[in-house]
Amino acid sequence: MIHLPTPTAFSFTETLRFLTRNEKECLHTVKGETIFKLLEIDGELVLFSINFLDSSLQITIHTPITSPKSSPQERTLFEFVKKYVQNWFDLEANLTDFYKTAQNDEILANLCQRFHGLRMVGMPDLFESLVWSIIGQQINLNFAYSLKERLVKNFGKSLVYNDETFFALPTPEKLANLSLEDFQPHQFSRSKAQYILNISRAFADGNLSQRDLEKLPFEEIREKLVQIKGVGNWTANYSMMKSLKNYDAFPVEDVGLHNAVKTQYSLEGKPSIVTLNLMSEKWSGWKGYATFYFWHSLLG
DNA sequence: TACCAGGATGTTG
DNA sequence: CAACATCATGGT
Repeated sequence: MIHLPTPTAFSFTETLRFLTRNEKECLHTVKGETIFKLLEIDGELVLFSINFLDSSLQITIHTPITSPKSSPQERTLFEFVKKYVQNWFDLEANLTDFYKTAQNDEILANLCQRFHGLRMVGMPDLFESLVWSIIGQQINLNFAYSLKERLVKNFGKSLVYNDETFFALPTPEKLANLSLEDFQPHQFSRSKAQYILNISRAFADGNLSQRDLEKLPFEEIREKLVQIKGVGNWTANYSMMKSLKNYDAFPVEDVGLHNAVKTQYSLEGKPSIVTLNLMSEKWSGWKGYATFYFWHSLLG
């Protein structure tokens, strides 16, 4: 059991609400108040679950640990999982600072009150956020979840535990060795399939790595990402906010954001990119976080 | 039926 | 450089 204290401003309820927003989600499972996640780490499957108790996240690893008890290897795995959850639920962000910034904008401040303690539910794995955002390009979320489900269940590894099957994201290496034809029966457009192959090969070949990327300043990261065919401004910023802790990354082209802003500000129509860029100046430093809060408002 | 979905790219004028 | 077509399907 791993014990992970949470900061004062942390809402497990809102986190769960986000995690259960779509029934087709297959990269994590929520059973009651318990979250299950399967990861493939260095070729090995690791299943763990998370509970919230006494202001702490309690993490339990369910797959057998091959290394001896209290060995360095075991400690490394524990540290990895702990770090993963810390990143996933963004426990280290300074929410107070975000809330202070939000005071510049009455509407956003209101959302901050409604969702107090909501931290960005991210994707600790950059490859995952890139794959997911490419899948999500241009199509509605429901269809995007269908495509993701097919990708994961057809090409990813799985594990059965207590009569339940859990799924892990296919590795870059696995996807890199596929061809366009492998995607066709699953109703990926050719371009979408090609884009996924592009990033998979970039990761598999070592041309792109999260470790190298996260050392770079904001604009250099964005430029590196946009160089990959299939990754535009929206995708790059989405991944930067969800995986690289760039809280000011701003996917201004996002249709969900447009709809949320239209509703929250009671606008006649959806805001233009120019308008939205102007509006976002009030959220400066936290544009990505503001975006996440606006998305959350779409859940009702 | 037409139009829009958590866009990006290639082509055309 | 801006406007437009294309993608592949589900929802409204």
